[in-house]
Amino acid sequence: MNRVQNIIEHAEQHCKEHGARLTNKRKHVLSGLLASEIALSAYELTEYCKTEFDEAIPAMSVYRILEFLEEEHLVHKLKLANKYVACAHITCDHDHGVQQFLICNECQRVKEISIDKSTIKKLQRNVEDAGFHLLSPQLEMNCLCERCMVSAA
Amino acid sequence: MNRVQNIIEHAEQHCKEHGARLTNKRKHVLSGLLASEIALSAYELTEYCKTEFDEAIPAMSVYRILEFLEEEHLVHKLKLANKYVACAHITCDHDHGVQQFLICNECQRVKEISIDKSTIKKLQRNVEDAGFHLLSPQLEMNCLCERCMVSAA
DNA sequence: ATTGATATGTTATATCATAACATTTCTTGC
DNA sequence: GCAAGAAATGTTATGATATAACATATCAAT
Repeated sequence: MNRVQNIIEHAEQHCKEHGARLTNKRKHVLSGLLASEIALSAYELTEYCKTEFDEAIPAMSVYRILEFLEEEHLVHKLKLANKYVACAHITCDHDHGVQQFLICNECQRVKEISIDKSTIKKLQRNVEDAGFHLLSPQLEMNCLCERCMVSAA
Repeated sequence: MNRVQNIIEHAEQHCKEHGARLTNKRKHVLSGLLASEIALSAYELTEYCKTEFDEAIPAMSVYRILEFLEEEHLVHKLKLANKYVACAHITCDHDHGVQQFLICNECQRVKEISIDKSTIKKLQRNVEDAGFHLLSPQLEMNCLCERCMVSAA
């Protein structure tokens, strides 16, 4: 079984555990994100399903499916890019805390990392000192990935 | 002279110093942002100019004006909100380093803060360790402002 | 006053996203 | 198996943000 299928199985199991249904269309959208190295838009995902599975899922449905997948913590929405990525930890059974997203401005490649707790704490304190409350330390950062750094040089 | 006019004067001086022109329309757009407590979209700014100055600046022009104001470091674009804010440091003559933006998810109020250098350094190291390069530590963070925290409680 | 540069206007269109309502598919109790 | 309700998906329309391409107007310097 290949990597994507394996993750899909995990995801399906995860959904079943609380009575959610990972339908075929939802699987297809998720597998589009899993197969992609870069973040994708809802419209790009309809394209993917069309070419890969010959299945015409309208954009409206893709948005709903993405919403479902987000609620299941299988997908993250990147507000900075208005695009979506699969969660990098679907097959981890342990809780994996809050993630940060490094988004390559050139190629949309995304890396999901964990910034150490103390740094996050300090950040949070800075924010509180300013009288604001950080809703979620799930930061998104404008970056360049390794490949694009090399090709830019 | 009121606060907004005072800042506009500073901005004009700043532009003049390197031969850039702060035209009336540019002033109007900038003053819209200066007068606002919250981040505004380009379309909201055309509205503002229409009602406040009875001047119909088409959205296309507002985008160009915002681009100009960004290049002059008079305005920041918030990618997280797809909106714009005036720089909080137009009247400071000293260099004020890299800023972070706290965006209230409820009311779009924005606070521009400076996170201490050591925290930024640590963040940057985390990113580099992941093989990415932080393009700019100008973070944007989803927050709740004081007022909205109170009214939510 | 002319000319070239800069700024702004106009029109069309791309892209991301949601609202409202209709239809299909699934599930569950009978 | 089937009826009824719930869940998922389809359809249509539209809103919001943004950019491209080209036309016109305004400014600045000679």
